Amino acid sequence: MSSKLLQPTDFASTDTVSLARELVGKHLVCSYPKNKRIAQVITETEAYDGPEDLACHASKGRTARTEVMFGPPGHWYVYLVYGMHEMLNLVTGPVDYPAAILIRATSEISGPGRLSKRLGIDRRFNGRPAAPTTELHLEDRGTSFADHEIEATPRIGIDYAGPDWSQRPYRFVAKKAAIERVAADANR
DNA sequence: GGGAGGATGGAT
DNA sequence: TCCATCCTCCCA
Repeated sequence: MSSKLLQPTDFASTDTVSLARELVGKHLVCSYPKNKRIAQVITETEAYDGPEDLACHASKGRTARTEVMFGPPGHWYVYLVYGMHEMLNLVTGPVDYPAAILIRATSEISGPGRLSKRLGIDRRFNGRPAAPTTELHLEDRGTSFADHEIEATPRIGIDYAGPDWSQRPYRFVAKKAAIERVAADANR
């Protein structure tokens, strides 16, 4: 099967929500020694879109933590939440446009905290480029989900962002049946 | 320097 | 429903 290596510049669009939708179905590829080589299909994402988005960390301004989100696209933004879970995000949009996509699950791992733990991802990855030559990158291996196979829902755990932002359908989840279909295709 | 709260997940 | 656990950010 053909595999297209995704470059940081592929995430330069300011249309964070569309990018989040498109990221579902792409492969997350880890190639560092600890895990040998692992490639899993991304099945759930959330968009955090710019300074106006009250659920986006960058809406509170530019700080040491959020600095990476203001940087160039296609870089990893990894932070700790609840004192124990590392969240893996991909920075999107041009420089000075603070936006990112939270990768919440793959076909084999449910939950953003578990995902990073299982793959050995922590804040050491913060600020690194998601380039094909690095230890953690993205590939398009031809997997695709039809629109009806992906559900758009409000994001998780951000009620503090107020009724407008907390209810926007910025979370994209592949349906269970679709994930099983993709898994079956992969075993052929 | 102190304190409140958080883009979760596992146990109860 | 509870809470482990600690970083981030605001306020003093």
